[in-house]
Amino acid sequence: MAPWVKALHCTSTLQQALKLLAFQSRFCSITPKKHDLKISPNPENEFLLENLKLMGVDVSMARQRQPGVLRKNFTNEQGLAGFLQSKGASGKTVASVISRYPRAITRSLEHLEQRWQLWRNILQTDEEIVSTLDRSPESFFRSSDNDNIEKNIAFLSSLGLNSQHLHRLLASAPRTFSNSVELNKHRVEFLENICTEMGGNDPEQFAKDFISRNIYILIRSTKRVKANIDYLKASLKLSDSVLLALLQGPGADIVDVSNEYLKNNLTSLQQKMLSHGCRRVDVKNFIISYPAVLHTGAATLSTKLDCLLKGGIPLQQILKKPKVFDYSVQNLTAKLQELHRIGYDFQEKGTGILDTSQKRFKAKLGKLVMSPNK
DNA sequence: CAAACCGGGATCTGCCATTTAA
DNA sequence: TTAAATGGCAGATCCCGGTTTG
Repeated sequence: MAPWVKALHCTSTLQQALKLLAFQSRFCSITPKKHDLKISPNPENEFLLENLKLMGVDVSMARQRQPGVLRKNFTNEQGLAGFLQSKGASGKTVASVISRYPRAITRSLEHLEQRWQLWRNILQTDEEIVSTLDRSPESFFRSSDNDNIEKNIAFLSSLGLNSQHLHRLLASAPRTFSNSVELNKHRVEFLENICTEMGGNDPEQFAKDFISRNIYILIRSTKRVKANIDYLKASLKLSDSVLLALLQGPGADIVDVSNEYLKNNLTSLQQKMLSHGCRRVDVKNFIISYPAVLHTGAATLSTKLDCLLKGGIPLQQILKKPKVFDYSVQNLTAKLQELHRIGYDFQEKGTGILDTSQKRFKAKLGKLVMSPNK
């Protein structure tokens, strides 16, 4: 539909009427004919553009993301800016938020106030909300449905998640709360079904445990999670009970990586271990004991393993203390160098010393130097 | 007492496609 | 028809220290 026709439909104010006139006089010297109207795009709101530029908004970024917003006649950028600044946000934050999620300027003050209160039910301070929103404006502004947020809070609470859980959820995975409550319910049911299908007897508890262990789970598609679970089960030949325990425990957060990534990491680790003389069952047991290892990309993991082997630690010993994989190659290299210098014997003393914070490591090292036989 | 266990903090958003609403 | 709302995707660990155990 041509813009002026549309305008006629909704012309109810003087401003719009004036805009229409300006538009027509710019593009149409005579009464326009149908066929040449189709090519005229809705113009952007020049006044709005100026306003945004003055606020420091990256207009071209905004245009690229949500072009429609820049064509709107009525927006609330000033209200939004005033509101956010009253909550402690800087002008820079406001500009950045609008640049990244322009639709934010279409929200009314009442709406913003209401939403803020909902978030404040969960996050304790305005600063926390500001920093979350600055990190992910989309999570805060994408939905205009405040009722839905309330329903989500009620729903998540009904699962037995307490205020600390909700806090972690909103601070770390804010998108959970802009999901429609139906989607969240669907995803929780999906988790409960997984439990039931695998012979678990308390699906509600399972879902709750799962969510508190993996706060990102509700922003993952069930398709992805299902594919990962199926893949783990098939490739490691896991029994239902082992898989269930894994998912309810330390394996909860490996299911949300992308399918390809999981597959790559697992096959590459398997290959590497097999090439070092491990059996398939060793690979399986290792992954069960420390599923987080699959979070590490194939290349990084391989480098890390080589670094440990080169440091003179037998593979069997490495596998017994998988937590060392938690640390970066740099961290491990530095520790290995120090230990090498004092002639530390891993065969005899194990690798536990690598799995500590810098502070504890230094303390331990100091004691070793003082009394080397300890 | 030291080692082992365990969980939390940081950060995990920003883009695209499809569906729905106006 | 346009814009809004919503769902889904790829991306790719490391470190610390409180508490429990031995």
